[in-house]
Amino acid sequence: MTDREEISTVRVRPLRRDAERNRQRILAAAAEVFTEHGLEVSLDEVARRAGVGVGTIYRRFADKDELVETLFTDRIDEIAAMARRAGELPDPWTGLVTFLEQWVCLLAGDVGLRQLLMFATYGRDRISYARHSFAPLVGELVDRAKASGQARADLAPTDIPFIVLMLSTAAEYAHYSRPEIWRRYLNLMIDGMCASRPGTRALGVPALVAEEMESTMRQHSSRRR
Amino acid sequence: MTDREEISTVRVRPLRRDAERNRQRILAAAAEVFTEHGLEVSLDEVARRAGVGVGTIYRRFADKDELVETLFTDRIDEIAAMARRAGELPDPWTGLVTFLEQWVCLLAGDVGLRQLLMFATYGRDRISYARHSFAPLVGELVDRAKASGQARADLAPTDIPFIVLMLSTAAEYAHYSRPEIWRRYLNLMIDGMCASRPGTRALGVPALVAEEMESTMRQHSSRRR
Amino acid sequence: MTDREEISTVRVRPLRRDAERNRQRILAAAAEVFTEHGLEVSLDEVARRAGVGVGTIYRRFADKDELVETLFTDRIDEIAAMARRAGELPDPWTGLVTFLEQWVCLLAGDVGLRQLLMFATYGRDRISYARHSFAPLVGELVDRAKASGQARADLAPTDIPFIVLMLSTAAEYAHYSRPEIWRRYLNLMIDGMCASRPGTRALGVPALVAEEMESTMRQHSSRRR
Amino acid sequence: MTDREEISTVRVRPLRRDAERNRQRILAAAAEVFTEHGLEVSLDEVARRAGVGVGTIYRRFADKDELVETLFTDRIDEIAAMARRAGELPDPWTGLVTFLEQWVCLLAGDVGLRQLLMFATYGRDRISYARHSFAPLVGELVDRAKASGQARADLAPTDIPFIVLMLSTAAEYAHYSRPEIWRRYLNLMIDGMCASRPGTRALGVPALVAEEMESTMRQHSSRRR
DNA sequence: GATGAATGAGTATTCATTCAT
DNA sequence: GATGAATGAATACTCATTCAT
Repeated sequence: MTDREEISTVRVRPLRRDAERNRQRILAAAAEVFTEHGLEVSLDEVARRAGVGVGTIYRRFADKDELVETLFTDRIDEIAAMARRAGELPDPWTGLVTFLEQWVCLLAGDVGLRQLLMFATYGRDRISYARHSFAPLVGELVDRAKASGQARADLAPTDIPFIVLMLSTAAEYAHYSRPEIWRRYLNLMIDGMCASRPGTRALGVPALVAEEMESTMRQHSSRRR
Repeated sequence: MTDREEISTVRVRPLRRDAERNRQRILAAAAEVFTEHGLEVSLDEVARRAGVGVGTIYRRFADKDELVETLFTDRIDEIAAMARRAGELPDPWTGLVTFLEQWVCLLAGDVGLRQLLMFATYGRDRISYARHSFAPLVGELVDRAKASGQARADLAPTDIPFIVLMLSTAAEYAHYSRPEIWRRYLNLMIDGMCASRPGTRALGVPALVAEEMESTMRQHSSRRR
Repeated sequence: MTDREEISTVRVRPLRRDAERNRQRILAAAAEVFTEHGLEVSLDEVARRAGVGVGTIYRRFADKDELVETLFTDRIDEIAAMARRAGELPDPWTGLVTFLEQWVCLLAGDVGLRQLLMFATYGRDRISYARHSFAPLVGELVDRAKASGQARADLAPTDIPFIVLMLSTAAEYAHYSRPEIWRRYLNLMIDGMCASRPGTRALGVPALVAEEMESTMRQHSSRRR
Repeated sequence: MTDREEISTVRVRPLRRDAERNRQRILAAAAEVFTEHGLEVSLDEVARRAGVGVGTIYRRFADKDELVETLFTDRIDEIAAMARRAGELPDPWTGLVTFLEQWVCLLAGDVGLRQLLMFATYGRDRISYARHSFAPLVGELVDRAKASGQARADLAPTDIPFIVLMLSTAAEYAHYSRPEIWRRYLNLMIDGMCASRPGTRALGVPALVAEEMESTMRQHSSRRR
């Protein structure tokens, strides 16, 4: 087993202490600039901020995509954690709404994470994998809210990421003028999501099923760069 | 008055036949790639697709911005026209909803047009002017729908472009898998927008006033993604 | 004898009236912009100002060089005329000084003409020919001034164009701040040029002879563009 | 303190051996072409001659201006050094004349350096600073020569750069035919500059004061030839 | 292991010149 | 004869990625 294989598949030995420190520095610097300025920031800039040479980045990460992937896998895992915690709230509707809010909150102002979710150009398999991880959790939140009669019956699990995407777009758009504006539209959405009241419109188009959502995310790969 | 004369303010005579053909080829090629892949596509690529030299593009258009401008001014004017027609519908609510639907429909799948509306980076005066032109029209549609008691009282004119932005984001996202999915969320939104029914939530954050919307659009100028 | 030959060698028939008018317009426009902004101005710009198509310029002039050549041949002829008139002044020294002053005056502020004299890049044979035409006249002015005992004995005819070049350089340099400054250095030069007084230094390096001056002018051809 | 450290203000460690070698190659290639052909030579051409990729130039120098700056700062500093040394010569007149000669000698045949002094277009702060640095030194040389009664009373400090400009123009002009011809005109000038003798002409136009000289240099910024 | 030097294709834009209309 | 449309090589500068030190 060569050193390369360790890197690209599963590492068996832990990194040397200094190597690990550099890896963390890189991740921290990348997190900072990608969050603030988006994924177009050059790796030279990331290296500069991390206080390492750009070669060091390439030693730890095969390419820019892998760095992005690694970086955001954690954040996507964090989304799953939020979903889990929301699922433990006693009231199903509160759980769903809380999760929605927290997710958008995470994306609002995280330019890089939004780009990653919108444009699968960056990041690859592991992102896809991480995205999988919370899909069932979201499904559960939605199902519970529907079962309790609080969410409208035609709400689907895949609606949630779409709604988050939409709200975070509004957030980014108003980032410098009214960063909280997305809450206005979250409330609007929630009014639309809650159980049928007289006059509620049919949603018309069926939601995507999980597999479609998956492939939709992938199809953005051909864009950009 | 021909279409050509409208576009170039100083030109008095129509272009020569071959020049006009090339101009149309350029516009067609640009429309295609900007619509499909966004405004980052290079002019070399546009020229290649149009089957002309890049210099030919620069003969007809001062720079990339002007090409973009020329290409999209019509589409933005079309939005104003849609708003006007919607305002003439007998039912105010139908007018508002119809306009929303048409606007999103125009943006769905037009990557370039969305970028142009989101990022003032591209395009210049005429685009900016065109953007202005429909703001009051939208205001009227909203006001009428509220006056008729059909739209919720706290809906604001600037909510409309935000909603369109959000829906078109969903549309773009699902462009290759379910291009019509935005209609689902349009219906959801409409349910949220209609007049208060028992249990309606306050929107919490106030909407942007027109001037804020204006400056918000401008603040994206430095981005370019 | 083809039409081409007429153009490139000696035209036998006069131009049609309208063609001649266009030719004059082109020359006038070119004179204006080359004088004001130098020879880098594009032919499109010249054509625009002349109110003709750029193709018309190429119909009358083989290329940019020929236009420049034609344009400045006249001005160089004008220098010869000035030399002739100066030669008719009763006092030889006054004649020489007057000529110097007029020549510099012509060049000061004529950016194009200076470029042409400094950088033989532009313009070709006919310029060279025109330059020839006044060399003997200048020689005579210098000789007379020396013969009268007013100019220093080691002053040479080829010193004059060098002095003019130098003074016009000063003129161009101070064009926007003190356009007349060259007169200051003209006076300084004249003090240096006048007949030996006690303490006059030998000039050390011999002046160029006429043929050297000729080839010097040509050697600038390899520069620029 | 190495030469390298002087040049790049932030760099603490010397460049790697290979990098330094390339840097020197770039500087050598640039020096050669800028000196011979002027500052319009493209960086692609410089890179080609240096045997490196154009990116390598941009790794060492932020842009073309910085390369030019780096290249010519030393030469401009050398002028100040020459002025200083000339000021230490016992005879004031000899000091002034020596300085004049050395300065022109430096510029003669260095097309790039002349452009840099004539057109503030190229180079930036450090060049501008360097230009400043020798103005007072020149002033002193002139003042001493006047005080000693050797230079004419109406000679001004700003006359010196003008004279240098003029002489170096002559030098450049005769570069390939008689590169030393400028010495002839230097001697002529010196005869004009020395203290009034019977019949000396008034200079007529007042010299520029230091501030005017300054702004004159700046006004060439928009040219670029 | 770490560094940062080197690469070169890619971007928007200009202009002398040719040639179809 | 006149027009102006078309061309494309050239310019300064960027950045993901590779590889010598």
